[in-house]
Amino acid sequence: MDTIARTPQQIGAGIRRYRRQKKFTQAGLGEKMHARQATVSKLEAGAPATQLRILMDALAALDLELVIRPRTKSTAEAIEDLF
Amino acid sequence: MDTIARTPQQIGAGIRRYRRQKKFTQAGLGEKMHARQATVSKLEAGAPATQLRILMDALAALDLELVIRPRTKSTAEAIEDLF
DNA sequence: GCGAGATATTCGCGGTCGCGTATATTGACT
DNA sequence: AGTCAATATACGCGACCGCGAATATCTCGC
Repeated sequence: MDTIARTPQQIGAGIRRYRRQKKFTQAGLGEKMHARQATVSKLEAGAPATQLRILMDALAALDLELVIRPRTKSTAEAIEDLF
Repeated sequence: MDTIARTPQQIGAGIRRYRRQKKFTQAGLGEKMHARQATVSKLEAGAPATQLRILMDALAALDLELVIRPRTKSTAEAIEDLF
């Protein structure tokens, strides 16, 4: 299932979901992407000042990619994504 | 056309494309997202230490959204993206 | 309810962000 | 060529990154 993200929190949640799917631990993912477990934790928590490099490294380590596209759903529907 | 991004540079290029499509200037976009023109410039250039907040603000200002999904193409093909 | 693994959080450090402000440099158009 | 808008780059500043290393807290299965 693809993940739509409009906030850093949603990005973090998506990363976490895919990581667990692949049965990785934060420490394990951290090793793959040359970052610390603490850094992965902050990324998944949606820290808004996380650096782009960290995100892209995580995506690469999980074999994911990003798609940028015009917003599809209404603002109302987007609220559901929070749950 | 949706934009696939695996590097900060590709993200920046995507942002730039959508910004121009909407006939925005860097300064104009900056005002919408409460950032300076110089910051938008660095984002579009693909500075890897750009903060996630900046990216999401830009996407929101351009009415775009992010999708996280498994990589579609082969790893071999991904190498070409570097050039 | 224990214990072990996973995750969250802290300290000091060097680095770089984005900010305000200001100035190059580039690009498009006449 | 000349002009002006658009973009790129620079300086000092305060803030916060990710780092190493370590610790605290949470979450399971048993």
